[in-house]
Amino acid sequence: MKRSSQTFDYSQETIDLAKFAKALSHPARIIILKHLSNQSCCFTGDLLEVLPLAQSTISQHLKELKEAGLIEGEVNPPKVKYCIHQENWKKAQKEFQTLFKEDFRKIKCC
Amino acid sequence: MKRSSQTFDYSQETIDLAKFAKALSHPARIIILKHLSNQSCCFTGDLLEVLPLAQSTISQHLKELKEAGLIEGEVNPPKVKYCIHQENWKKAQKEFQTLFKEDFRKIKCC
DNA sequence: TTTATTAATCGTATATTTGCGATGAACAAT
DNA sequence: ATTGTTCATCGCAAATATACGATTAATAAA
Repeated sequence: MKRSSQTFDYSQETIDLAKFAKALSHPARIIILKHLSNQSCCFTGDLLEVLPLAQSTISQHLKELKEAGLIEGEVNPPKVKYCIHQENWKKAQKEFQTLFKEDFRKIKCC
Repeated sequence: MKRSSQTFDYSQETIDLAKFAKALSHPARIIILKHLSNQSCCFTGDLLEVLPLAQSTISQHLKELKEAGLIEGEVNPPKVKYCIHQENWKKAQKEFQTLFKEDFRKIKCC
């Protein structure tokens, strides 16, 4: 598969936004983020009661959220405490805001 | 592949948000949406100058955005005019806002 | 030292996404 | 009727995502 779009020069903002959106693109990960938003913090195990998924699957979702920068984990064996990565969370919030606020209604159409 | 999470009872809001996020999860689609936001409307062909992708690929991305409800196309053969689906666009905006506004900072952590 | 607890990672299977060229459909212009 | 324009769809290949069980790693408790 040729991947021309991956070498194309998308702006960093566009890449970041797509990355954040991808992290939010699965219901389980939204549940996790909502849970963290409400609870402030939680352990991986707590999520086993919230989601109908295997431990390994939840761990994978957490990894993706971590790689997207939306959460961070504090290792405290044998537990790991996760919470929202506040700085990046605000960054994501701002980038989504920017996308949606563009006033396309300047010129009426359709 | 077992897909337990797909039969699980996620809330409609969660499903909708994940769907919108998935639509936004590719840089090309973000470019398209930004273009539509600024231009109000455009034809498929216009995007060929904006994106380094084949016509068929762009058409596919447009289809996904349409299926996610974020854009709509007015067929006017041989051209098709695309624009933001304002109602759903606002709905998406609101749902992202809701996600991010949850004040997880109530309890300080990490 | 052995056992229990917690969570990450590995290996594997399947589904979905992304991309392209080729083709087809709809209409305008000739 | 033929040709040109525009765009969607089909068929394929490759990459990525999703899910699970099994295993491993790190530590506490016994």
